[in-house]
Amino acid sequence: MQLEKVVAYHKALADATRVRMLILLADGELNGMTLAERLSLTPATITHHATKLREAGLIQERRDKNTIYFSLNNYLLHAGAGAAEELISRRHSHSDKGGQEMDEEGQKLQALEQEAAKEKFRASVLRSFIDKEGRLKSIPAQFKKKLVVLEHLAQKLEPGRAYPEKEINEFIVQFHPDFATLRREFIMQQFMFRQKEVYELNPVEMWPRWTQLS
Amino acid sequence: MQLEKVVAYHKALADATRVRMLILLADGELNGMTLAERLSLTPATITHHATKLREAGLIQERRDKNTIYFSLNNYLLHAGAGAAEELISRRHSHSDKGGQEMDEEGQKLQALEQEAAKEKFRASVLRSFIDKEGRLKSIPAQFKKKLVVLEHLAQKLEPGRAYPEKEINEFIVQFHPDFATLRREFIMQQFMFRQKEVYELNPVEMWPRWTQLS
DNA sequence: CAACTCCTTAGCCATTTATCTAATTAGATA
DNA sequence: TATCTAATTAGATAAATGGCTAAGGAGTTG
Repeated sequence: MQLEKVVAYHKALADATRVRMLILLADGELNGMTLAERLSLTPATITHHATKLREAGLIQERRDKNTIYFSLNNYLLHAGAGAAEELISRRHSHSDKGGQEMDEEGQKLQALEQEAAKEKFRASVLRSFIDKEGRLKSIPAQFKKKLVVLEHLAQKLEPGRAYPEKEINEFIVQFHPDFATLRREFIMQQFMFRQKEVYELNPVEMWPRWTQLS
Repeated sequence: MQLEKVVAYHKALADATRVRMLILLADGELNGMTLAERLSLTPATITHHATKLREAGLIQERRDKNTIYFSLNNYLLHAGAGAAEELISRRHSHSDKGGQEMDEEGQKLQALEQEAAKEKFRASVLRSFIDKEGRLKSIPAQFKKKLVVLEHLAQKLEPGRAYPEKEINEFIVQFHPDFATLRREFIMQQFMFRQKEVYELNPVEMWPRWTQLS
């Protein structure tokens, strides 16, 4: 029952304090004490909320000496690579004409949630199509899901390296027997290009962005 | 502080019972008693949750004699007009090979949330750019927001009716003084077409779909 | 190892909330 | 009008949750 996970995710965002934390983190990582100050809460309370955000996969943390820095989950920030990223990430210009467009905060939230939704879709598709051994259970029929899976596999290839057809086939067979179809898909969907008999990964910028489909 | 609204929205989805209700409703409208039975809860409890879902704008209701039918918010269903709609709406084929693709439930949720996210974006943009009198405060610079606003205005025009340039100008001026720019945008963004000096609304299918932009 | 810093855990309290039962309202129908 | 049906409201209760304080790590630095 992955209903649980959905509910858990929304529970994580169903508290003003936690959302405020995310908004603060959208400007860059912060340590616990700072968060506590900014929100006028005790460090204990921050820990409490950080735990929930972490469980929902929304934040990450790293330790530097005694200090623990919290930040938004990397995937949420980099997965989209879309316009949303601009909104969320690192902007320090808090000076505007203070008029209408004042709800920058809302925009960030917007973006945050869009990213989270995408990531959840991605996770859900991979859960459905990839088994524990990492093998592809089947090739998704739905276009968007297919892209998710292809992207997933493409990420395992070395950028810049030239793969002879034989190697590509071997690579694919690790995950699915139908190497011919998948190899063709890699080309058709622009994950790779082919020169003579040699395959090479396209730069990530050329990969299709399933996040932009309905 | 529209943080409140965001939190309220997530609170609405932060309960398993409510999410189950939405899943049930995704197959079509249901009345309170039926929901109560299906979920093994009392009618009172259904009312309780329905109230929250309604406040979050996720469901609608209509009355027929003594019975009140709940359904997913129309906008959520029709706004997208995208693939998401397929997923959500009315599917009665619950027979599959029961294997991997078993989490249809998850897919619906997925879709639901995507739609809700879009609608929230739309609402947020309109809140920013439309004043209480319904006038346009300014023309959004961001493309996606601009589309939202144009769509909003275009909806107020009569489909199939031919508007002489003079009338279009008058129409637009009701909302914003810069009728020239907006009129041009309507054409450029394919909301309308022009024959000679006469403007007419394009069929909705031709309108741009901002929901598909990152 | 002693002292310091930052974070987490444990335990407590107040508030919110999911659910129920029982009483009430809204509307249809006889 | 009396009665029936479906939904809502009121009130109670138990559970979950946000916040605090105080004590306990974990890791650094003298």
